[in-house]
This record gives sequence, C-alpha cells and structure tokens, in this order.
Amino acid sequence: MYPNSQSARHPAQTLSLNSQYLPPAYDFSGYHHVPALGDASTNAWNPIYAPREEFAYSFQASNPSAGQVSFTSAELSGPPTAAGGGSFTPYNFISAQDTFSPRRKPHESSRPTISGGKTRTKDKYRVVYTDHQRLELEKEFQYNRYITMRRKTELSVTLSLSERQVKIWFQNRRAKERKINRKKLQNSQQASTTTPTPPVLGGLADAHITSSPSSNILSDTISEDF
DNA sequence: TTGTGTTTTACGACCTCC
DNA sequence: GGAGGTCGTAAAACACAA
Repeated sequence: MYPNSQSARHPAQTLSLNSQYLPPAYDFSGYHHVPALGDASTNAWNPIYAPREEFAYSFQASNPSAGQVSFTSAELSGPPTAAGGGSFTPYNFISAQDTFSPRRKPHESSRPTISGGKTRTKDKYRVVYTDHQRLELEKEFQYNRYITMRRKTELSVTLSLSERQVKIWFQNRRAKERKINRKKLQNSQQASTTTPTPPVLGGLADAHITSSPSSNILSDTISEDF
C-alpha cells in the first residue's frame, strides 16, 4: 500500500529503527522444536533471501556449516540476572525444509465447521506452519517489524503462504511482542515498587512507554531490549 | 490419561491514512 | 473506499504437571 516507502504511517519506521534496531534475542520458545534430523546441514539459511545477509544485525549463525542457527531468548533464559540484561540462553533453532517433520504437524483432518455461529472461510480452522515457514517469517520480522508489500509477496511465494497469511502472521507477531513487552514492563514496575530504588525506571526503555495507542508501535519496538 | 495453561493461526470490529 | 493497523477473541495445537 505504500509503494514509495513503508514509512508513511508507522512512526517506528519513520525513525529509522530498522537501521538502528538490534533485534532482541528472539525466542522460538513456542515452537518447541525438536532437533531436525538428517539434512539440516543443507538448509541452514534459505539462500533465497540473499539480501538478508546485509542485515544490520546477525542472527548468530553459531554453526552455519551444521545448519544450526542460534537464536537467543530473553524469555527462555528467565529474568536477567543483572541489570545489564543478563545472559541469554541460546536456543539452537535448526531450520528445515518442508520435508522436515516437526513435532507439531499440520493436522490432516479438516474441521470444516465452527461451532458457535462463527464462520471460517477456510476448510480448516487453522493450519500449523512448518518450522521453516516460521523461521523465515521470524527472520523477516527481525529485519523489519512491518513487512513491505514487496517482501510480503516474496515471502508468500517462497513459503507457499498467501499474502494474507503473511500479513496476519506479522500482525500476530507484533501483538505477541507487545504482550511480552507489557509483561516485562509490569515486572519491572513491580520490582521498582518493591525495592527502594529511585523512581527512574531502568532496564527497559520505560521512557518510551506512553499510554497513547499511537505510540505503541514505537514504544514496543524500542523498549524491546533497551 | 487428563486437566489446565500457553502458544499459534485466523478472524471480526474498529480505526487511521491515502 | 480500500488496505493495513491494533485489539480482542475463538479454537486448534501443544506442553506439562498430577
């Protein structure tokens, strides 16, 4: 929708966060990934996205030759042990092709009807994305919280998803991030109220947190890991 | 095994922007 | 008016304790 630039509407983008943003150690905690078997070495990072190698940050391909990519997780590692943010526990996420058989498989049986009067346009209520699909989406998310139309089209093709699915995945992903940030903020506020520390909130970029809905994007994005 | 809590897709309602 | 944003929610998929 923004053929010229993606910055038309989102402050997070107008502030050039993409170039400054250091991705938080992103978790795949929900994926419950079972180590891939076999050909992980051949699919480390999907070479389709050559430009991704120009990321301002890295995904810490800890062992690219082995097809392992190390994501770090603030969530998995628990609360930071120090004000400096603590050490993250690396999470070895092994990328996979579609042949990879994750623990969580898309169910085969269709559930065409939804109870409660709700209507679903799909034959299935929802599908489960493969680890490969999620990995690539996550990579793109780390690169840019807001996907461009072009990238959306590219991803939809390469991941065999519809553009709508890609769009909604990003919406859900941002929602997840906001949720995490709220949790972090709550924790930090609780900690600040229970300890005799000065009212100045440290750790998270609380200064960026405002009650304005229009600033959520900005605050969420910035406060993620500062 | 089962109950429960969490995460992941998907959608509708509503809003903003062009 | 259309596209895409957030927010809230439904329900499947999943993890895990009892």
